Amino acid sequence: MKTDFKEEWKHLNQYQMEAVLDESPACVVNANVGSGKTTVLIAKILYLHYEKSVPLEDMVVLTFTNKAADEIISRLRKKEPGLSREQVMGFGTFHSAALHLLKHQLSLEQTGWNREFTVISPDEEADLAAEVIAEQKLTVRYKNRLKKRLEQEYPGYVRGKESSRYRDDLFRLFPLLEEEKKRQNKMSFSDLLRVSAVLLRAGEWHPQWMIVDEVQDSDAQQIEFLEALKGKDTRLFAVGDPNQVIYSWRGTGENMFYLLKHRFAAKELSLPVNYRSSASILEAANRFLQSGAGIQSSRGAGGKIVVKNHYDPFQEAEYLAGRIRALHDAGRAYGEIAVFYRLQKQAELLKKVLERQRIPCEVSVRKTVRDIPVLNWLIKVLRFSVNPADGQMGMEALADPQYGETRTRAKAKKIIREQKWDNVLLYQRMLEFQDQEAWKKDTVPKAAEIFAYFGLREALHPTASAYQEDEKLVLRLLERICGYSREKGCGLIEGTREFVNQSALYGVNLLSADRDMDSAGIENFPGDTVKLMTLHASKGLEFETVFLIGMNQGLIPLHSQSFEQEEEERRLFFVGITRAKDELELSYYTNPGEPGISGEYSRYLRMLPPHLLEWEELRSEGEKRSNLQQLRREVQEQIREKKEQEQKEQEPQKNTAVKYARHPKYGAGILVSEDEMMVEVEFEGYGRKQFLKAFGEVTVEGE
DNA sequence: AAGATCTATCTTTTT
DNA sequence: GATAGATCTT
Repeated sequence: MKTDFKEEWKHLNQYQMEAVLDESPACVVNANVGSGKTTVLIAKILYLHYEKSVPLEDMVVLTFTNKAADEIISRLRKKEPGLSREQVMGFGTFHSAALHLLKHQLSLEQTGWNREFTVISPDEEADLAAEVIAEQKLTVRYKNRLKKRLEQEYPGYVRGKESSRYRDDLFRLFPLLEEEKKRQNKMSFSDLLRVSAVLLRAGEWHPQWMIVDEVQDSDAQQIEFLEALKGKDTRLFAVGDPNQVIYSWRGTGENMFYLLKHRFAAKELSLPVNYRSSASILEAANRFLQSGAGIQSSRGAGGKIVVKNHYDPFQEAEYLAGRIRALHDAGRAYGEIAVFYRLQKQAELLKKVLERQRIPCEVSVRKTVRDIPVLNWLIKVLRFSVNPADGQMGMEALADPQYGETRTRAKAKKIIREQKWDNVLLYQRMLEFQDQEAWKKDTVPKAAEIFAYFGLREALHPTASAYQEDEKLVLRLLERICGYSREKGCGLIEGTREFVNQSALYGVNLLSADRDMDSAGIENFPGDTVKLMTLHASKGLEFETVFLIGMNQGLIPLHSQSFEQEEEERRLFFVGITRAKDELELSYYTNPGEPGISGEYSRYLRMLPPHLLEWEELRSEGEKRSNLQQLRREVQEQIREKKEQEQKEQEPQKNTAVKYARHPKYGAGILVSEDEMMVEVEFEGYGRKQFLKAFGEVTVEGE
């Protein structure tokens, strides 16, 4: 099937066209905000594919986040519905591309890992490191910050630095940790990129084209991966915006856009025309542009930018509820309205008030299987089943305080070390999982069969109050794994292995179907709701109406200690206001009610051209005010209660050492909660029971 | 075991 | 520039 390109591309402007047609060995496109970056990327891929007959399989299309990868694939699929999964194998994040190469393209033989490896998250790597430290009796300082230290100091170690800045055993840990990861056949995120780069340099495989999105967000390791991926005839096409670097505090060094350009001696093109925002909004945004000649507008002036002053965050929220309702009544969809703020904690009050006023709204938070305890445990079980070398995982699956065998960590470790599996059904089933002949083939069982195989009914404790819900969640996840395996035609065991690896890299969004099959709509929240999010989370999105709240000195920009950070705050504000298509409203409060935040408005407001702004003071009438007072009390009470509850929920989890209790009739059980009066204990086969301490029937023991 | 000293965190969060 | 937490010192 051949697309008519004249028809297809007549909507591209000359700059976009030039980028699409460019065939330099390396080209970086400096894409201004809202300039049709993704459109160009898609057009480029289609152009190469249909006009230049480059098979999609010979392109590697790399993004920084999964969300971006999903969007590209789904937009491509809209143009080309017949797109198969195999064709877009090389499309994804740097990490998923590396994973794919290691699994299918490169030969791992000499690395110490083998093809059945599983991927571990930074948390899991830190856990493993802690084990190694304990076993080898290493002295490593600041163990509570181990995860961070591993991440921060590893590059120094690789570059051949002598020792850690704290003069401890951390640099001795690194090689030992690597040994252990090889022994357990597990790779960390950075291993994926590092090892695949090493193998790629040996020249085994190179694509015809490397296409990179949001290149300003990549880090040194990712640039290195690109260099390794590039063969003699590989061409590079990268798109990015140096003005939208808002994550450099995460370790992304200085402007990667120009670094990449320099490293690949790339030609630089630009996309100067913005198609999103009104001219007024763009004129404001231009004041905050840090590099480039300025954004060209393609739309009319639009209304002024409204600046509002509120008494405090509460009244601001009240006002927003009313304003949003009015907008909605005037025909604006809730989904086209967003409220941005600098700090996550500003969301709570806002959400409460909006909900109270019956405004449908959603706070942007990513929920994955890891946030749901029972699924987090199930993933551990599956990870060990699919990779029995992973003793760490096996131990954690057996030692979970809530699910399964609920043994102590020491006992679980012993079982695994001695491989004593008589009497431990779950352990036995995990070990034998890979030997199930039927599941090796392409026959995929029903979720219920796997449920029964692992004895999950017992493991989830049928008497527990959460059982119904847990069972449903577990079956749903198993169902998805079956579906995934079936679709791949690879049998359950291989399918499960791939699934757990993916879940380490993507997290699993439970609400959505398979990401490759139905990715439209994942990136946004479903339904017509007002979106509440941090400025950081707003990147890449657009809305007709944007409210940016808390424009107070000390909040926007947030108190920052260095010049670089101050620059980043400015870019963050730039990103925020350029999300708005038609209406932008900025507000601050005279009474922030938080120490460190002043009642003065942000100096950023003074940096905007005055003729674009419309200042409005808001005064509250007496009657409305008394109404407010009561609402305020109620909402504050609710928030306080919620906080207390959260604290309660967290406490037992923090207490990782499981406490056991003994009762003359019910035997040994697990301590659920305890206060001055009562103890609550969960007994196998009896469920949860509460006892008065005064009766003294129950004795609580340590480990 | 108390007291002194060092270190990171204030915020944002992806793979 | 204050504070919590870990570690070192005595």
